[in-house]
Amino acid sequence: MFKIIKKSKKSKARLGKLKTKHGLIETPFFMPIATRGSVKALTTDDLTKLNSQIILGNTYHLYLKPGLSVIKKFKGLHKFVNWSKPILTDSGGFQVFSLNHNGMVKVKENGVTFKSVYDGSKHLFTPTRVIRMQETFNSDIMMVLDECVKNPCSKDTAASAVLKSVKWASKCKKVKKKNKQLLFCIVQGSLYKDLRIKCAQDLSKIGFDGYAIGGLAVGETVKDMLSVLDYTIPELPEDKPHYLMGVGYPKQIIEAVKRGVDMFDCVIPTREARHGRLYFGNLKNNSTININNAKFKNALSAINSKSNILELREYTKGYLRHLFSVKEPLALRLATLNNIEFYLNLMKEIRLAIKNNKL
RNA sequence: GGGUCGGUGGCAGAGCGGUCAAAUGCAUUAGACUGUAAAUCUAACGCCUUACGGCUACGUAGGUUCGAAUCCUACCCGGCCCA
Repeated sequence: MFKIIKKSKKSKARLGKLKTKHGLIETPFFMPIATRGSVKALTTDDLTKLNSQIILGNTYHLYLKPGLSVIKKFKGLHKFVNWSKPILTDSGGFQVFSLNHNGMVKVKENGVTFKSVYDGSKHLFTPTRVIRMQETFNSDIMMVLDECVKNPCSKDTAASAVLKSVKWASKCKKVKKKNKQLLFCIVQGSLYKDLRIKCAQDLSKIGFDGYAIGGLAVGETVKDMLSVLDYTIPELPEDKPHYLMGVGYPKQIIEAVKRGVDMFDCVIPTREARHGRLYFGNLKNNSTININNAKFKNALSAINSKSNILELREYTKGYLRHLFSVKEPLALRLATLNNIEFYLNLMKEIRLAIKNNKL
């Protein structure tokens, strides 16, 4: 399922191939986020042109809307969203906890109850249910249900979340159908070294197709985040993919790859695109601009002269700024195309750098 | 010509004697965004000053008052109605 092709001589970075139902993915890779079945502002054809290897969907949102019965009619997410390459679905654990605006989330032994953000209706997510849902989605990679704690978080709370997350992960594995869908677990433990290590070891003993590290990039310093990677990843099976959930900025991705991370997802490129922040450059030299800034009002230069996307080479920055200023939907599409292209190129360069022992 | 209503900051539009450099929205100018309820959120936004503070302002000119965007008078401008 996962094959390491090359290990960097310079760091713990690895180059690999992950085999899924819908094809091979070269690692390390980045997953554009299609929470509700769409990478906001893009079509799947756009994603194909951008060479996206995989996209990420979310159980929480897709379960609430359109609902499982619809996805079932379409025989899975792939047909529903018109994407034939791999899809990873998050379990919804993170959303249940992060969308807990009115304290309606209750963690129980067997799962977690919460109120829908759409209509306030009550729901229960259990390890079994979350797996069944993702089986209905027929996603290539399923995530286990985990309990996410806030940052900062007391050690007792973190310890109890770890205990529950491991137990739920084990249950997820047990109830999972014997099919070709991959199941990834999630290491929790906040910023407590012993908890992270224990969690990683316990999950490793159970055995999963891949290992995610969750509960990071939630307000801790980058230094703390990297330090968690430093002591957690060595406890995970080396021959399985490592996935750092929700991260991050280009620099953070690069640092994480050097520590042995193979997979990433993050809303940054898409969300910031919609807010006018554009990413440019390459692995070694990159920067951002805020296209809304007055200085771009008369900018005659192309949005991105080095882009492989025709529109980004032909439309100007001044025009893009105008589209943002008058709230034309085209602005979102152009900016998102630009940022996803940047992120996917970054990953491509990272792979090349590992191959050449330059990272 | 007569009557009537009104003229407020870039725009729209509150305020109708003090707590008003003046609500609110838009525009403008910046910033934030990390397993997406996010085309969202935050801040600044008369002039001078890092700030304290000072100065000039609610059509124009006078006046009443301790104090006026708010009251009075004249004038200018606009809408509507009548001739």
